[in-house]
Amino acid sequence: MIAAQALRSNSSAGRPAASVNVVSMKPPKRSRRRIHRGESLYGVGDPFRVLYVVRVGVFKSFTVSDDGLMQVTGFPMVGELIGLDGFDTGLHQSEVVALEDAEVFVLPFAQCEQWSQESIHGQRMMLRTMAHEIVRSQDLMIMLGTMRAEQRVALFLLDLSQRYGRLGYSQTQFLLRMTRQEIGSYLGLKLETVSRILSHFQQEGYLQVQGRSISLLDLPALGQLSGLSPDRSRVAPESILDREGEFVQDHNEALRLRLTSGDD
Amino acid sequence: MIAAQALRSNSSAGRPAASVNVVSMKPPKRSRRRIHRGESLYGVGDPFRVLYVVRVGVFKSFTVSDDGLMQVTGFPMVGELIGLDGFDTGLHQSEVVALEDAEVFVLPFAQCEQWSQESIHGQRMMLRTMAHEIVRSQDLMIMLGTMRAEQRVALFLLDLSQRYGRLGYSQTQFLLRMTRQEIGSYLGLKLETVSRILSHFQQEGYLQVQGRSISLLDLPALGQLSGLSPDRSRVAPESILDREGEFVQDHNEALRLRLTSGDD
DNA sequence: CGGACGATTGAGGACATTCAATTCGAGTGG
DNA sequence: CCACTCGAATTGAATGTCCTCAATCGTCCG
Repeated sequence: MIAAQALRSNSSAGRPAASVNVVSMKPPKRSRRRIHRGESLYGVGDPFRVLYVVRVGVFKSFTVSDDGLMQVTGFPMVGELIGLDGFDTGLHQSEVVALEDAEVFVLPFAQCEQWSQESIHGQRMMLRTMAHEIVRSQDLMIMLGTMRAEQRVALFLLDLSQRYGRLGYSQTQFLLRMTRQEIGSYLGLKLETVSRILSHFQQEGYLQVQGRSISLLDLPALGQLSGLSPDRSRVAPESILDREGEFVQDHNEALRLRLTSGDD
Repeated sequence: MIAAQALRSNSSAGRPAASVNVVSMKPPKRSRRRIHRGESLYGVGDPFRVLYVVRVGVFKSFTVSDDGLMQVTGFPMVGELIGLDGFDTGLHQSEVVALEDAEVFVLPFAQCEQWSQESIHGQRMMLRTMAHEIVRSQDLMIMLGTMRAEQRVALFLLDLSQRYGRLGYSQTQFLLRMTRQEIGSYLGLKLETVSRILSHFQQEGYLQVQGRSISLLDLPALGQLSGLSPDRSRVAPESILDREGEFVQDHNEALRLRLTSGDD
């Protein structure tokens, strides 16, 4: 009954590099790229050549429909993958902008394909990463399709909380890197609605908000509002890259087990 | 300028296996499965072992949230792939039900992985199919997040029209295999709203509707309402399976052409 | 300090939902 | 063959949620 956890984080990140061991013959380090606040990683129609993994910072990805409407599709954070939207057609279908000064690993897609060919593990990482993106989209669709404004905002906050937590930051206090409008676009709401609901939550004592800084005071209450079951915390797949920017080569027992014997 | 660079690099990559032709030893035919109207292909929580490709019929896929709310995520038709939602976690995240008597190819996922390993073409098919699913989700998200009811319904009808057309059926006359409620769920609307809008469209002369049978009378008008630019037709990737249920091994200049010169 | 952008808050209105009453259609059994 | 039933679809009226418009305030940066 999981489904309703509408915001499975697209994160991975945060893994202690314990069991990771990198191949003997090291390929060159992935190149990095610095992005300034407000700068664009790529835009709609740009040719697809590389994937990115966030190293520092928070981004927003969004699409623009034919008639100019904008829809934010995600807020990729540290450890998360960016760029898959270009693979299908060879041209990027969305735009990605840094919400703060940031840095990414740059992965020529050809390398990913090669990696995927050379190792079963690499193949699974690639496929799984993409599959995860599909599931994440479905969750977002549930939210946009069936939930009310309060529920959406609560869910959004809890998702952020979880992701920050996984990165080792506070789960209850953080800065929103995005504007109300961007939040609204992501949630299918108008910025005023988002603002109103945040104020309302504050009035109820669920949280404290001042501009971009948020402090969650009553996680259980928010959880209840969001309508998700307390237990579940679906784990995102580990990142394709380790902290050094190398492909994660390790053969994770857990993963293999689940995939091969995998029925429950 | 296109995906080309990244995608084209097949030749000397990891595999000496020539460019194609692992075909010589043909694997056995894919098994098939018949599904009766209303029957379920799989449910939430079922273990993920196989993928399906629709051979006959129309399905609906949907997720159920903790509180019982349903969100339809798609209406897979002939030639389309079903089941990827289970790959990420190893358990299916959604349920798929036949809206009419149907038949599917059953593909053990292990075979897909193998196929993906053996041929560069297979790998690309797999990845591209998944990438396409991601893009499709994003489109749906735009719809759910930013569009008004009329726009959604118009878009839905045009999408159906296009898909039926591609299958060789009439683009302007077809039977809706799903109820108003299911359409509504898919579009993030209530069934009454869908019904009202269809009636309204009929009143305006855009279409004729009687129960499940629809006849589109003014495609341009619907296109305008939907907010699509006139040319815009997002092309789905060819199916993973051919009509016989065999993996599509190569053939085609078509794909390569599109990938290499594909932008313009 | 001033300007620009983001955020808050209020009032009124639009659009979709909810509730409710029929109608239609297919399938069943007398 | 015709009533009967059940689910689906249509349509109306009232309600509610969220949006639009607008004014104000706050904050960040020049």
